[in-house]
Amino acid sequence: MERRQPRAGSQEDQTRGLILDALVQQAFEQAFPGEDFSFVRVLPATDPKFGDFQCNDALKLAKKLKLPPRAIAEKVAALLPLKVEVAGPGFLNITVTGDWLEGRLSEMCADAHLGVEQCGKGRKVVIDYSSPNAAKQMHIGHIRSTVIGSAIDRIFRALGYDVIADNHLGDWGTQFGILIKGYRECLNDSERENLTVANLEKCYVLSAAKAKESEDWKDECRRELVKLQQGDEENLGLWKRFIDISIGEFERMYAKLGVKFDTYRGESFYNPMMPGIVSRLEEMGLAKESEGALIVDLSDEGLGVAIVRKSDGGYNYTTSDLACVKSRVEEYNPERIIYVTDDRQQLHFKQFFNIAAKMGYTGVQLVHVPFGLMSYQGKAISTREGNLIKLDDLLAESVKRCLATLSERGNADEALAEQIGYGAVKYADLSHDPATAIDFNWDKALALDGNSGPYLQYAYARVCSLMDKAGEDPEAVSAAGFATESNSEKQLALQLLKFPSVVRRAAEAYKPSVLAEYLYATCQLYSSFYQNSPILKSEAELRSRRLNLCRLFGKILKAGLALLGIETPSHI
RNA sequence: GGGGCUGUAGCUCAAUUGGAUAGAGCAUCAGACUACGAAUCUGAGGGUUGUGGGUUCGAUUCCCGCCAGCCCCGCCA
Repeated sequence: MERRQPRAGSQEDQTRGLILDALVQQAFEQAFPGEDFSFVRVLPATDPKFGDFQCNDALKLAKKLKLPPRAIAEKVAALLPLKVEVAGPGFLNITVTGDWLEGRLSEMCADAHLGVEQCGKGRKVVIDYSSPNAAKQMHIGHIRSTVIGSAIDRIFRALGYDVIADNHLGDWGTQFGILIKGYRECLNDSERENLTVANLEKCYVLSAAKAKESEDWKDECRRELVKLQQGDEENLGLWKRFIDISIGEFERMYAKLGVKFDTYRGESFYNPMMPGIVSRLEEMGLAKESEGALIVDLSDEGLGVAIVRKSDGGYNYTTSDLACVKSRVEEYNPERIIYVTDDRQQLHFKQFFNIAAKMGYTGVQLVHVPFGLMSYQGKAISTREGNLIKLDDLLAESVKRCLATLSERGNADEALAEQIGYGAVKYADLSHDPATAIDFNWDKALALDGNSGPYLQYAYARVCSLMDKAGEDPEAVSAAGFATESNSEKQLALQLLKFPSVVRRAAEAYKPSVLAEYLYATCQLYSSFYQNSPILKSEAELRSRRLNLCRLFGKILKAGLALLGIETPSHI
C-alpha cells in the first residue's frame, strides 16, 4: 500500500484446453478447406437448455466466408461426430454423452494437477506484493495487496510457473531519520530494550509531531538520516534492528494468512544502484533538469512528468523501481514482473514502465495489477479519522466471532475458529474483482452464509463427513466411474470439468475472483445435488459412482481454496 | 485543465472479454430437518445495465458525447 496487460496465455497455452476445440476446428477445416480456424473455441453452454457446450464462431465467419451463418453452422454440424444442433442465428449446441463425461473426469482425477495445464513450465515470473513500510504495524489497508498478491502467486505456481515472490518493503527514506531521533529521545530504557513495532510506531508519531513544531528537531532528524545514509555504524545498526523487528512482526501476520515470500528486498537493497540509473537516463537523453530536480518528461505521451532525482539530490520511487527492474532482469531474467498495488499508483506504473522500455528493458513484461482502495464504513481509511484497524486486531476479531458461532454449536475449537476466521477475511476480499473498491464492514466480511468463506469450507466438511460415514477413503477414486445420469449430477460434472480453464483464466486476468466465483458456483451445484440425491442409501453401483463424484468435487474444492490461501478443515 | 477507475435488482456483487430470455447472495415472502451435517436446500417477487447517440446479425461488454462519485497529475510510495 505504501509502496506500492497483456494476456498470460501464449500460443502453446491455447493448444490444449478442452478437447472439443480440436474436434470442432477439424470439422470447420473439413467443411471449408484452406482457412485458418485455430481461433475457434468451444465454450460451456450458457444455459443447460442449449446443451452442454456451444460454439459461436460460425456467426463470426459469416462475413469472411460470404455465407449465411446458419448455413456454415449446418455444414459443420453435419461433419461433427457429436450430438449437435444448430440454433438461433447459427449457434452450434453440443450435447455430450455420459461416457464422454466420465472419461474426462477420470483423466482429471488421474492427473496430478487435476487437469491444470503446466503452461508455465520453465517460465519465470516475479510477483511483487504486500510491501508494507518498516516500523509500522500492518493495518486493514494492507490486506488487499497481500491477499490478492498471494493468490496470484499460488495460481501461477499451480500453472507451473517458476515464481519469485518478493516483498518490496519500504525500508529506506526520510522516515528513518525521524525514527532514529525518536528512538533516542522518545522511548524509555525498557522500551528500547524490548523494542516492538508498536514502540517504533509510537516513537515515530511522537518524533514526527515534534519535527513539525520544532525546526531544531527536524534538523536533527535530517542529520541522523544523513549519518545513516553515509554508513554511520551506530545508525546503521539501529536501522538494521528496526528492519529485523519489522520483518519479524510482518511474518507473524503472514503466518496467519498463509503468505510466504522468497525474498524481502526493500528499497534499501536498490539504493546503491540509483546513481547508475540516473546517469544512464542522462546519457540516453531521457532525463533533464527542471526546477533543480532531474525529470523525465513524458507529457507528449500524456503521462506527465516523472522525477528521478529530487532537488535535494535524493532519489525517489521511480528511480528505485527502475533500479529494481534492472536488478531483477540481471539476476533472474524473468519473462514477467507483476506488481500488485492500489490503483492510485496507476500513473506511476505507466510512467515507470514507459521509461523502463525506453531504457531497453523490453524483454520483460511489466504488469501492474491495480486494486481498488478499501474504505471503512464509507470513509477512506486514515490515521486522522481514527479508523485505522490493525490487521492483527481484525484477524483476532474474526476468529473471536467464529469461535462464538462454533461455541453455540458446542464446538469451541480455537484452531478451527482460526481456519474459518482467517478464511472468511481472505475470501471476502478475493471474491471481489480487484478493480472494485471495497467498503469494509465487519458483518459483511464475517458473514457465515451466502457467498462466503465459511460456506465453501462447510461444503468441504460435509464431503469429508460423507466419506467418513461411507467408511471410504476421501481421496481415492474407485474404478466405478462417475454418476452423470441425473440433471444435477451432470451439471456438477460439467462444472468440475471447467476447473483447469478457470485457473488459467484467473491467471490471464490476474483475478483470483474468477476462481472464487467458480468455487462458489460449484459448491451451489454440489449442495443442490447433495440435498436432492441420496448417496449412501443408493444401491451399490450408483452409490459408488455418486461417491466418486463427491470425491472429485472435494478434491477440486480443496485445491481451489488452497490456491486462494484458504484452508479446508475436514470437520466443522 | 489533462488523465484513470467506477456506475447493473432495495443492498453487496457476477456476467467466461461481442452471444441466445442480464445471473448469484443478502434482505422480503412461501415451503423442506423421526437428518447421507438446515452454516443447507426448493420456489416466488424484484431490471429502460447512469444517460443520449454510433458500430452490426447481436452491445452490460467496443467507439463518441453528456451526468454522478472516487482517485492521480514534479520533489511520499
